[in-house]
Amino acid sequence: MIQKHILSIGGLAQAAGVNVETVRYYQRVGMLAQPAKPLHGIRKYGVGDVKRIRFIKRAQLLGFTLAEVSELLVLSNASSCRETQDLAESKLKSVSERIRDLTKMQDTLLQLVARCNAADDSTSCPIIDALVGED
Amino acid sequence: MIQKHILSIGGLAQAAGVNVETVRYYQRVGMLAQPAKPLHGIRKYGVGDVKRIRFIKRAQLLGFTLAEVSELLVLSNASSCRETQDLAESKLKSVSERIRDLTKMQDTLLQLVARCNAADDSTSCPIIDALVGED
DNA sequence: ATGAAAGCCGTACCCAAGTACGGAGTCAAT
DNA sequence: ATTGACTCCGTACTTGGGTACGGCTTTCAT
Repeated sequence: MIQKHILSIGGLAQAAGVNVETVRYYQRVGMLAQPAKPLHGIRKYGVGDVKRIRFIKRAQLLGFTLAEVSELLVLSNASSCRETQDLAESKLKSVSERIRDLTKMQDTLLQLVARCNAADDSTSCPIIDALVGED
Repeated sequence: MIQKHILSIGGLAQAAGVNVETVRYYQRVGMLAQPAKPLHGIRKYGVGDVKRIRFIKRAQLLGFTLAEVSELLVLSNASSCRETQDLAESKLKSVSERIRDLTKMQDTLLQLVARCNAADDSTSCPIIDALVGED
């Protein structure tokens, strides 16, 4: 199905492990070039496109939004390590913050569940009580 | 501004610490009752409404979506501790999973940033290299 | 009594990251 | 030559949790 260097959009999508619609979406938002089309023909894609999509997907796995990935793509051309590092560090910060928030939730949930297990009086639920508040 | 038990929608919003539009939104999605209106007059809200909104906001802070909060609100009437606990435990699970995912990202980002700091050769950026792949 | 501030109501818009739809054209195999 | 699969293209829809707009009425303070 995958001819060496000349892929259809479907072949590209398959090679990159994404949906065809996703490819088209990346084109719409300007993250992926749309190759010229031979006037009522079918557009052809190359290995560079596959790599680009893989780059995007890897960056997403690190928590970068598509807007940020777009920046990274620009930086990857300039190979500007300084700015790339800045981006990574600010992402690191927001990821860490998110982890802190979630850990607070986790702690609270753990406590509440534990309180449920401890409570024998079925007159009220400690979780509901906590949500109702009126401390 | 806040008369004892009869609040306008603005008073309610203020008392509960949310936007007026949020109150209207909760009504739209059926989480908050819309009090009867005296035919071309102004709807009146009570303390129960304030409590309900506070309940919603507390539950959100624990990571529950509004759909889940709706369930919790039903359960709070039934005071069904068993089901409430189930909900909390499944939320706990998803929160923990999210933390695990984010921690992986954090680790990777930390490594990459460290590699940037270690590298002196400005010919390439370790972060970009990692995203490009072709290991 | 008059003008600003709220309330009412329906509708539309925002973000992110796609997914879905539908009509038309094109390509390859049988 | 017809079927079936794929492409092209524009547009609209999805989820979640609201926010914003705009025209109209009602209420409150002066």
